[in-house]
Amino acid sequence: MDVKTVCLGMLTDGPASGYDLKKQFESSFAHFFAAGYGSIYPALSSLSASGLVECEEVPQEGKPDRKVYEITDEGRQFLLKALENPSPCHKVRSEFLATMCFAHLMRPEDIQTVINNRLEDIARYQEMFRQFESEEMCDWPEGMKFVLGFGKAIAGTMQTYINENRHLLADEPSAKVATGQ
Amino acid sequence: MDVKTVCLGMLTDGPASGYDLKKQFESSFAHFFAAGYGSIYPALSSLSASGLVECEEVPQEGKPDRKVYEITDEGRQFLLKALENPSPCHKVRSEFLATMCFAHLMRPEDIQTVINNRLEDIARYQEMFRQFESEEMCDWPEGMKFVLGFGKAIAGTMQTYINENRHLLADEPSAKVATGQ
DNA sequence: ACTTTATATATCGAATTGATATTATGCATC
DNA sequence: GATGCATAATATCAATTCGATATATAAAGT
Repeated sequence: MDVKTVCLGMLTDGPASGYDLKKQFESSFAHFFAAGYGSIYPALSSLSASGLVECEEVPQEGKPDRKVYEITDEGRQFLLKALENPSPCHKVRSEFLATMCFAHLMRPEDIQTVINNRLEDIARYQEMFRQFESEEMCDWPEGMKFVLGFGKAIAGTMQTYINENRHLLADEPSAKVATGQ
Repeated sequence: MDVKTVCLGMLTDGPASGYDLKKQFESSFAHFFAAGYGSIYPALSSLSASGLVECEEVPQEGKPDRKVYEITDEGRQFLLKALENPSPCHKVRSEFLATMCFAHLMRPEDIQTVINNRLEDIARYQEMFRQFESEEMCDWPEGMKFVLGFGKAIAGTMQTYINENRHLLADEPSAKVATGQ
């Protein structure tokens, strides 16, 4: 399941441009599948070349033509086949955790900064989840609700874990001594 | 913080070969920063070319020479600079969640299979975390313990969330009707 | 006897990232 | 009335990373 396939999936919801898809990658998909223009536009070109989507160019004034893509029957078939993969993976690439692995090489104040920034990032996601819940979520398919709930649950756990364990990393010597005996 | 920098960090623990580092990427780092030979060997070559590590070739019988890399003072300085990034990112790329977004296009039995496989994967991680806790963890730096605890907490949340919400995706029609009235 | 696992390196095409470029409108702000 | 920023929209490119494959041997399990 690469960017191409996810774009194809998004297009089952109706025709859209690369720009439209990017907005979806930045909002509802952001917490588990981010993609930039450098992935999206080549993906759409390739899908178009394989006949899995069709492109209609809509002229506009002042702006570049809008290229609106629509999934074809062949594209739908291809997507269904792709969804049959019984073991889709779930990968994390965390520079944050990698940094924390080497916390013993860092200055305590820098550790604190990194942690605070991470907490802010998490808070931003939580705000987003809250917004989704209050607005548009009613007409989303169940799968989408499941995925959003998943993200929300993980964000909550990360927040709690970091708050409850940050002292392990940035222990003032006094605290260490006090706990030691 | 790319693969190069993480390799450099791992080498602060003592000299090691690419093969050794790969084992670490497969065990204690697997849940948040996986890397394959295709990334590790070029990373070590590049680090060597920049003088951030030094390479000693150790001849062996039957097997290729072991190339043991050791971090240099310049490498240590470079690592400390890299660790000063105040906002290291934390990214997820989940083909599992992407698949679940399109669950309404899938057959219920396929959804079940995907979920069961994901739960097995999580269980494998949990087994790994348990092993780490019982064995070697005592002499790890605090940062490493923090990171392992983080992974364990996330795995637990994923497991619970999936078990408590899988019915949303694979509702037999009967259950739906029963709940509906 | 056969197959898998472990030791060890290396490479290559394909996919992805992150940054940058282009062009135009509209909306604040100074 | 000018300057700058956000939004709309596409596109490209170098650098990085992924996943698979190749090579070679020994040990250990079936």
